[in-house]
Amino acid sequence: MTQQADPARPSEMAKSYDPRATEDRVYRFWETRGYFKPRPNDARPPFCIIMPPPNVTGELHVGHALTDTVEDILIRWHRMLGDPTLWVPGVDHAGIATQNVVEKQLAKEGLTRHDLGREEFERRVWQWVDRYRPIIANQHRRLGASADWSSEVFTLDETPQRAVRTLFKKLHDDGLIYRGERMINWCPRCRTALSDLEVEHEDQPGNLWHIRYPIVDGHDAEGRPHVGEDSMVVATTRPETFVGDVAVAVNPADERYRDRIGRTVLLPVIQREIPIVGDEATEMEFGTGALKVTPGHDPVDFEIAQRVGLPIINVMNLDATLNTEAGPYAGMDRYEARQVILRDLEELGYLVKVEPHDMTIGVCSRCHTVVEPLMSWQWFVNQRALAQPAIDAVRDGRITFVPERFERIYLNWMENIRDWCVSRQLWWGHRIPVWYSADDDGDRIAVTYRDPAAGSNAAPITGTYNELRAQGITHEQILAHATWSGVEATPIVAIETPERSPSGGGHLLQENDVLDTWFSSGLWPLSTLGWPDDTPALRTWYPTSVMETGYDIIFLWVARMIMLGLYNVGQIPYSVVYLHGTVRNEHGQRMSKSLGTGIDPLEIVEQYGADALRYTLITSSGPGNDLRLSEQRVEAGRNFANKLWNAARFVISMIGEGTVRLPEALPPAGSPLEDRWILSRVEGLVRSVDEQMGKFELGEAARQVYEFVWGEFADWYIEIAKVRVRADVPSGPSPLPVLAYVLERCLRLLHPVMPFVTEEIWQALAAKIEDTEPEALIVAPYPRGESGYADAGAEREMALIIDVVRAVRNIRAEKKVEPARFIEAYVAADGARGVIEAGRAYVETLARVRPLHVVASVADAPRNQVAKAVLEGATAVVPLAGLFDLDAERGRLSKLIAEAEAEAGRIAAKLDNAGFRAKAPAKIIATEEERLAAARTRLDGLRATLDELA
RNA sequence: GGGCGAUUAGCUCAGCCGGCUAGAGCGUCUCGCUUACACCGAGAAGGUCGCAGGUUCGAGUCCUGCAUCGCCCACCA
Repeated sequence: MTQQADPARPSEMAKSYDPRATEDRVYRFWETRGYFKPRPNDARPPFCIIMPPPNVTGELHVGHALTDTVEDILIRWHRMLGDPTLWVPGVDHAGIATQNVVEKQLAKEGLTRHDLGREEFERRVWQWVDRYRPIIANQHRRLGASADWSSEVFTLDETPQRAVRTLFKKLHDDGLIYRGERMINWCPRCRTALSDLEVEHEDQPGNLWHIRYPIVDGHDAEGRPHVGEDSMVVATTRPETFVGDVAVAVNPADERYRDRIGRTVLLPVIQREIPIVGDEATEMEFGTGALKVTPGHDPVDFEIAQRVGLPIINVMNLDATLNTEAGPYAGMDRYEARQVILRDLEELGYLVKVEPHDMTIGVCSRCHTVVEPLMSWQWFVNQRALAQPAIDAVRDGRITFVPERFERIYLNWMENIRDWCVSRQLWWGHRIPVWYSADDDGDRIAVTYRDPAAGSNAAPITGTYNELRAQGITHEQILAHATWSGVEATPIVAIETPERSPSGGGHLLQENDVLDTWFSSGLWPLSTLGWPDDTPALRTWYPTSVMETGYDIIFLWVARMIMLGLYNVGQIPYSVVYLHGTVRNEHGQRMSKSLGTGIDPLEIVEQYGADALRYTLITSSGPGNDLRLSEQRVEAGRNFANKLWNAARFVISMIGEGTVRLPEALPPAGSPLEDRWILSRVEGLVRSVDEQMGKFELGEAARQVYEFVWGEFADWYIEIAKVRVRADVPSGPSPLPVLAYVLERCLRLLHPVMPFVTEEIWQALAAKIEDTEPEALIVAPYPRGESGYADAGAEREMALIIDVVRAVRNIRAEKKVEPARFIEAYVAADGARGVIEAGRAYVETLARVRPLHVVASVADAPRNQVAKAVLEGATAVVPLAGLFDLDAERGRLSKLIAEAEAEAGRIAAKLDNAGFRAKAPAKIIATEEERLAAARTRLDGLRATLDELA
């Protein structure tokens, strides 16, 4: 690659890192070079992540940025480890959510989807999709996501469509999907059934109304009931449903009501006679102990009705207005009806009491409308049969969760799983692959036909298919302008859209409903890789490696992928489920567009750079925990990128026009202490990062690199290197190879977290290094700790030099020595004289000491008007002359002595404890003994110093 | 009603198998434009790790109970 043609190589390094001048260019460099595509490597296991597909509903929010960050870190890490690595991006059609946003858009034009008709409406939604898909993909790119864009999938693409139909057919053939009339959650605003998981529960203050139902004491000649004084009082939170009551239930064990079981009551207003029944589900302590049974609108009541054998009355229309069963209340909205009914009951003397009662109500997770439980014909998937293998897979450890605790949550849900209502009365989504034959079942298909010429207010024509045809309405007109229900007809289930029914008829009506979005999502690890076809991709990448997503969709998504993966191909979809938390804003609020509490990730990228955002997201919290995104932290991330940039700028400018050769072998024993030290430290860092990454402790790994780069490499090694390259220092080996080597290691370690700045620097640095192996950092091997540079002795010795520098600096600051002024100092270090002597030049420069006297013992240093710092292995003595303040020095020493005494006392107490000596590991005891000795030495030194002051 | 998580410096959080003299960033204070970086450097102050018990030689870390906040699950109308 030539220098001019290389889009990733900056011509010169600016004074500070500018993400805006870098990120797009570097991303294009990676993408055009094809680095995001998997590279074959037989020696390594494949690594694959299927990206959770964001909804096409709009732009990405910070939660997606967290997903991208975590996944991209894992992907980049594995790519650098040499694994064949694939990250599959995708987008979700998000049935109900997308339909809602497009309907909202239509509403602004004064239109409903019914004004457009199904086909035209779908066209509108596709326009929306076409607009947002590229926006979303571009946002991923801005965040640095190294996904293989050539493999991007949309949930309504051809293959996922076929996957959905294939699964549906298989479930149907196995008897695991069925059509039935069940009690479901109905959203009156979205006008569709919902699964249990799409209902959110909210606590709300409400009332418990006590209503009196008179007991029937006889009938007249025509059989009309007659009531007396006696009555039953029921307690309810939903008085408006009394029109649908079919019984009053009491607990059979309830002495108060036992003898009333078998009698009947008369519903006020409605004048319907209903029985008093006994059922154990009735709580004696609650309310009056008598329960009005409304099986059409309450799941508990429904079960009672099933047990006792009661009819079911549906009193509600699909828009939550009362229907004709409600008599005088027909046509009223449910809440309006509540008020009117309460007023009537009160006027008629049937309302006995009202008491406040808090309750939990279900609301639609998409629009927050109160959900209505009602009986409805829907398609259901039997979950029990699918659940067992999915339970086993987690129990036996084939699938593990990070963090572990989510395993129990998953299992608990799986073990109590209930059937899944999968049909949705929407227009946007995977249409259920079921057809009805009008030729064979024309009398059993109920059709509602809206004549487009008649205007939208005209009443629809209803009847069976055959009846409508008899009225001259054509099959094509029905297809275009009608809805139908084939609950009594025979379903024809097929993968390919059938042309004819089994009996040969050509008039087919496909099921109106679409499938729950999560039905196709549950197939995602399979359908993205080509299933139901047996593709090379499927064989290579399935089962995938890690499923990384938010813990909030364990049931909605993760559980279903596991069930369906095992059901379809008998294999788990992935072996690790890594769950991240919810991103909140600085005030701990959930991100919400409607509340205006959302944060646009691209605005942060624009201002601080993608690397800063990524670093912040990954270090702000641990796996599974929520995090608050604060701008200050992003700023810190930005500063870190800049720090790295400038450290690199220094190294590169030092190399100048020439090039440098990296150290090839262990540093020889004679090489400078600081070289052996930093090489040992970087080796330790590499090992630790490797370990943390392996445990999915990505944030901890990033923090460790940060600490190293800033606190050790920049603060100490670079500062020392400056001294070394200056002319006034005795000549020795150049620090350049070590500088370049350590920087290069850091860039590799950090690349998964901060890909842009590291690649940009690396390209510049690589040009200065002889025999650079890979052509880009993104594909450079990730360090794993095999350099052999570990050197505990060097680390100990260097720690002493750092201690001495710090001690002198501390004294200088406390005594207010002018920063620029050089002062004389002594270091007494009997055993470590050589070490200090070797580091003399660094201590002198870094602590601004000149001259530095290295002596054997404190006795060889001045005693009067000096400040002393007693360190482990050395004592620093700083003569202060005019700056010396006896009282202040006494105070300073007394405080240090007190601290040292406390510490020595604590350790001594521990060591004196017989139990500790008997039971603690020898290594710990030895450490404690060393620490005690050190503390005592320090204490002695400090005491002696104080005594001398007297 | 059941379960889970959080509670550590003024703020936001680390502290992963118990050995800590409890860390970081931001903020605060005192200095300093020293030719990589003021998106910086040097130094400092600041915490009885929510409360109460317990296990242990040793507990921020494990156990029990409680409190506060948050979340999830759940058919008491």
